[in-house]
Amino acid sequence: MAQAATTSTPPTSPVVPGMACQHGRAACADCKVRLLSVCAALNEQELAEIESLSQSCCFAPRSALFSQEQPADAVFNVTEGMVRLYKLLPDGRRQIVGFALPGDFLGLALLDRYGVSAEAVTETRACRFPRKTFAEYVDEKPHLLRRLHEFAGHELSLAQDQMVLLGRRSAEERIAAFLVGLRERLARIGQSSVTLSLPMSRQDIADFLGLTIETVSRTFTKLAKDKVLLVVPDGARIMNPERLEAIARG
Amino acid sequence: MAQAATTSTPPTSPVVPGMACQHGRAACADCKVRLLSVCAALNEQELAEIESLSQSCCFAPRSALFSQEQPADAVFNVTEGMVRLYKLLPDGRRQIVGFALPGDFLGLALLDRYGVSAEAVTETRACRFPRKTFAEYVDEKPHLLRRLHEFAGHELSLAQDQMVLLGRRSAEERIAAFLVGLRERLARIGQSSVTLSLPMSRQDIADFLGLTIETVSRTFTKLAKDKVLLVVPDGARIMNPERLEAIARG
DNA sequence: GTGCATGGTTGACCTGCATCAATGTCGCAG
DNA sequence: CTGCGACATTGATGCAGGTCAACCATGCAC
Repeated sequence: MAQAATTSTPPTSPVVPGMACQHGRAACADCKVRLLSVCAALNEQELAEIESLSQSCCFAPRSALFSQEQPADAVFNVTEGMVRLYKLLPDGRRQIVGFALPGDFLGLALLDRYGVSAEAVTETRACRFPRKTFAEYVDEKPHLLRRLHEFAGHELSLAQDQMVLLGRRSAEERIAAFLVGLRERLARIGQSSVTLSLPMSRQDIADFLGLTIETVSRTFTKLAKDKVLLVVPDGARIMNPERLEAIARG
Repeated sequence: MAQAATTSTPPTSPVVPGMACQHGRAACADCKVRLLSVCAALNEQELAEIESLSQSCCFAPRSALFSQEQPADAVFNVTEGMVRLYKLLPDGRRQIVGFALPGDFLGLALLDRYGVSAEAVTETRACRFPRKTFAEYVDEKPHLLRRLHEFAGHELSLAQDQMVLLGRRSAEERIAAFLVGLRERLARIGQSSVTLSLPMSRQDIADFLGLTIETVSRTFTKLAKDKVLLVVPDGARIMNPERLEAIARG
């Protein structure tokens, strides 16, 4: 369980090996609440209030935050690491519907049951808000609810973009769009670096893009041959951003 | 502009030919506001209030309710007919992200710009709420906002299901899931009938399922050969619901 | 009636990606 | 060190679904 961590962000706040824990454990006490995404809608006092509602918690790679169809008893705000969100078909086929990064909310729809399963990709930290407490707090703060609703709208928009990708685009376009999108998201949360880190496995990428690991691998190789990017262990160095973006937008 | 209408629901409230109009026109005066989906969250007085904020309006087949990237100046609640929601790629490839039926909301995210384009499939009626007015009203009714938020969560869930379909399922499974899903939605709004009406074109179905018209057509033929359904003009008669559902769930 | 446009079906063929299989690499256990 | 398991790459082959093309049915204009 405790092993040298392959962190998603080597330079910033490396995860200490052996800290893997579940919510409420003592080792989590120092996790900092970072309500990155909604803080704009809250003043200092409210931020402190909502912070007091949360428990910090950590997840080792591969551990589940929650599973599809489970009663949705908590909302999460990822503060560090990466989470994959996926659905399974009865025969085991998997579709990853998204990767959550620091600042992202999970379970925000406040529905009775989780619609997807969530699993830590890397060592991950998150704030956990018991759903009831969170819902009660939100119900008293319309401007916060309004902001959450805008968030949901934004997520829906991303899901629709992904539908275009899955329904109408070639393998190369999918890979390019994936890399460009990930780079933009990392940049937005201040994690841009020379090499784009790809902590998820080829299988994860394939299951996100509706491809197979072999096609993902071959496409990376092809893009490398075309001098668009350079595949490195756990990441990629984008050599020709313009070209990559051109492929990404179709 | 005015032509004999191919209605989505032949038996119930046929659309009178020649009534095609844009919002605000006199011919729309008799459109009834049906806030099917949210009315559970509103009492009689509130229902009257919100009704007074809306204009009824009609759309002829192929006419646009709004376009992607346009300023989102209105929210719509479809009351009759069918609307396709889609995104276009620069080269013209189209992905339909959903079909809106009576009771469905459009533009509910209350974002600044529409994320998709919306076009009437059949003669369509809708309630139009100016966005500013709607947003102001909603901001004063937290329980309504809460309900809208749940709605958005439900839509996100549907979008994720569609991602699974587009990323991981065969043509036959897509068609089956599409028919089963449509039948369930029609049943929920009381439009179930012996033959499932399919007012949208083959191209629409193809662009929704990430296929080509030829594959859609062939798959219908195959399902007909297998005695699962019977394709009729503008619709399908499901002969073997159990089998169809089995295919649909994978 | 003819001519034309639109939409759907069917067949023949092609190809992009999946499948199957072999091989390489790394990290870890013993 | 050897052996093993997880993961990635690469090649050979297959096939589901795309592409191209012919054809038919319907509806409308004239």
